[in-house]
Amino acid sequence: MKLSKSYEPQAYEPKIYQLWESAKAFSATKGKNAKQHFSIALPPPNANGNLHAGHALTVAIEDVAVRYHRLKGEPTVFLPGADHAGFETWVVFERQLEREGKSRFDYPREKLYNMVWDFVAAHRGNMDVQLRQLGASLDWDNLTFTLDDKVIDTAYQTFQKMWDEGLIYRGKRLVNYCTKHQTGFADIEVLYEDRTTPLYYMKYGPFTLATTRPETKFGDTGVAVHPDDERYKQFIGKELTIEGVNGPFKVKVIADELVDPSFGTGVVKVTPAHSFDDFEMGERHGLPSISVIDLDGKMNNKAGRFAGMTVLEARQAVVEALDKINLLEKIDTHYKNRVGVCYKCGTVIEPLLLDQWFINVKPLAERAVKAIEAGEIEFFPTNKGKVLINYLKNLKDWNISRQTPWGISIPAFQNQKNPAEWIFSDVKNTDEIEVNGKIYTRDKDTFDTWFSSGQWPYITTDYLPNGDLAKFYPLSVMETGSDLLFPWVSRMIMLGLYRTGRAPFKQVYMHGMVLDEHGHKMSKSKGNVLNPQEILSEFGSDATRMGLLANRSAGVNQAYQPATVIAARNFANKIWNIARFIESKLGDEYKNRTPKPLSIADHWALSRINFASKKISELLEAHRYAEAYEILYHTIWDDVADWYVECSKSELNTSVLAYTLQAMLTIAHPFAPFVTETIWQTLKWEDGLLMLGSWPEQIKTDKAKVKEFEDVQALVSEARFISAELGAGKQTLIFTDDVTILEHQEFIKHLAQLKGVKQMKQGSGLRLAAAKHEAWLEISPDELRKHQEKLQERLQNCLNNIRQLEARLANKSYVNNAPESVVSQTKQQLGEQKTIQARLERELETSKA
RNA sequence: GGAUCUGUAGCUCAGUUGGCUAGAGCGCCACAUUCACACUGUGGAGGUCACAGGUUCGAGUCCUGUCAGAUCCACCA
Repeated sequence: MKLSKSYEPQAYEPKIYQLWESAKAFSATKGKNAKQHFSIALPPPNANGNLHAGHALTVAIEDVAVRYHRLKGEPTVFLPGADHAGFETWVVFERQLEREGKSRFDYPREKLYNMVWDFVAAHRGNMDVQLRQLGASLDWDNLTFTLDDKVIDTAYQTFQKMWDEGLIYRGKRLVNYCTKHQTGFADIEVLYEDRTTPLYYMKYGPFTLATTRPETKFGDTGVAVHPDDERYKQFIGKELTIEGVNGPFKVKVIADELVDPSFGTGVVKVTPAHSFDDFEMGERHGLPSISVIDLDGKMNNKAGRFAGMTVLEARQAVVEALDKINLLEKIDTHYKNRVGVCYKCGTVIEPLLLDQWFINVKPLAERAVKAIEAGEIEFFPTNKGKVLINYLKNLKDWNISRQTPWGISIPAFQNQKNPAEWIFSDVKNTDEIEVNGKIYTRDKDTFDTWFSSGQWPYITTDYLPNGDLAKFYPLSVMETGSDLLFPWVSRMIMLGLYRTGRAPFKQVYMHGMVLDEHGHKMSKSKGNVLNPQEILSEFGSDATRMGLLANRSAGVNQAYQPATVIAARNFANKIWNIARFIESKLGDEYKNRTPKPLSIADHWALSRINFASKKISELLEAHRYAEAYEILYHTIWDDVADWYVECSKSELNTSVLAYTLQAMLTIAHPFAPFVTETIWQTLKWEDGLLMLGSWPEQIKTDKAKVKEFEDVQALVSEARFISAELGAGKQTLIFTDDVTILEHQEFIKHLAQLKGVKQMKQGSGLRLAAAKHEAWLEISPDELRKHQEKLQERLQNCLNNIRQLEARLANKSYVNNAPESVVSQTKQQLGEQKTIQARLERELETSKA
């Protein structure tokens, strides 16, 4: 097959992916090495979105790992998923309803659910197409959608188990509530903004106190001071009647550590129904809770004449009313605080009292901490484990109720006659059930997405029903972005341990964010979002993958660098052209043979492949992807292309050349699957798929010959260096009785770009300072004299090196304490430097003469 | 308030358990040119590893402190 001059990804990538897919190459492999399994589940992207740069990085890392382990012969599977993205999707859907002049309250729950389902189907994103473009070797037959029956079933079973074991409770608790989207959020989902909020000082019985929320005054049931605050000690425990804008009301004075005596006047009003701290204090001191704000964000009838106003309207009106009756003392307009807002619409989050389902996380979190501390899960980078432990130790009970209809409905049913009675039922398609003659209605809420996603590892591997993929649980690695450590990874660990008794994965690898080219976070509002599609179509899949991986380490946010993608594109092209050269040298009738190294170059080339194969293995297993890529890059570009391919032009050994090509394609395959498989398919003597091939074993090489080649390399480098320094066209190399140079003069001439190589009785011209081989460049005495200064400079350098090395060896502590290998290396270096010194000195003699 | 991370070449960043003269890509300078590749080859310049102490035969790497930047968690009445 004739290959075009440069690699054109677009021409091959779709065909190659098709080839893999139709060959069922993505199915879980059986593997030769059946002892060790390797499994990764792709963090499920939004089913109706497109991939962003972070997804591309995820795929790049995970697919490298997966393809590597597959080549290693381990039974391997890479499990795809798609996320219904409950809240995100819901927001988009509701916006459309709004445009049509409708609202969710116009439809029954089930109807609404079906409408969203259709909406999602009609707005399917390209994420599966894009995953294919990225070359992800996903087992598509085992894709899990987050609303699949098996997900719902598992979520229900887990809920029931917790219900039965008393880990689930229903409670009126303060919930972060968005009054626009009319749903509660977990603490972790609330976004905070720094704002300047007026701080109102008002008279409050015998006190003056400062508040940003005068409108919640109608819900006040207490007033709090610090227990040690001498100013107010006399009032503690008393019940006071307070003059208010709607007439007098009663509050109890309590003492609580939570109060900061230095803030404002050191007195704070307590509104348990609308502030998290106040709720806590209310619980501690037995204060009643009075809700004064409704779910729509308006004041309710507890606010008297302010009922029906929005919170902000009421605030204004209450302040004016306070002022009128001289209860307002002053307004501090410079007070800065942080306000929780909805991460979708920016509406201020109201803490509201709602009936919600909670999980008592304490036993789950404790178990997770124990598992992490015991090293059952390894973290990359390691500090993420510490951060997670810190988080788990301070975790509060988990509110799993959401008021978004697009999700898994909670399998709890309420007795219509007795609202306090709830029962569990796993029926799916009805909202009303009859049990023992009583009618129960389904809770209209849905599960927090993380409750079901948190069970992903054992759901996707069908572990609990013991399906075909069950042996792949626990997953080998959970690879995802750092931002998901708390919401997702923590949940998976807790729920995995709870349901299966085992940590759901052995390792956690967290990548940092892909920032824009200037190091800023990408965001839609800034308009700096990078579309991976554009990179893919311009540079190809392999370049995109390698470009994202390069120079990147675990957990660190890093800017997207077009230069690295370009470098990776060039690298793919280099691989392509090495293949073109080698295939042309092998000819059509070449039959696959085991490599038979003959020349020193053959032995050296094989040693480089051996090294790369081993080193890349080690690095990949340690999740050091960027370093593994760097080794690959330099082995192929420097060693194979720049040295061995060049040597092959004068000394050809087809068996080693063919092996080098195949081994090189194999070790490059995890990183650059498309170009390597494309080339592999052109090899006439191979009929399988490269992606199902096997990782190169170590080939025996002759160490002495490898060393001999390295010495020739040093000579060639020296000749090149001096040639460049002389800058006057090509030189002739002279040698006397050096067998190696005699034997390899063809490729020495070629590699060093010499005019010729001559053997003479006696050396003359410019003596080269290579340690192992003695040779001269043939130049006139005149030129040599001009070159004296440079020689002097180099001699000086050499002497400096010698001085340093000698000083090190003269140090007894160094010789005694440093490892033998380090010391002997130093000695060897000293020897080499001395040889060079001698040559340079003699050279200076002659040039002076 | 608590925690974590970062500071290395002009730019973006690698640099595992301390061990050669600190690396890569891009950029820069010089040279080469039909024989796999200009998405090329060869050579080169460029660094007080933020700063100050300490441990060590030896520190970019470990410890303490300082400065600068980022992120997360809690709280903000």
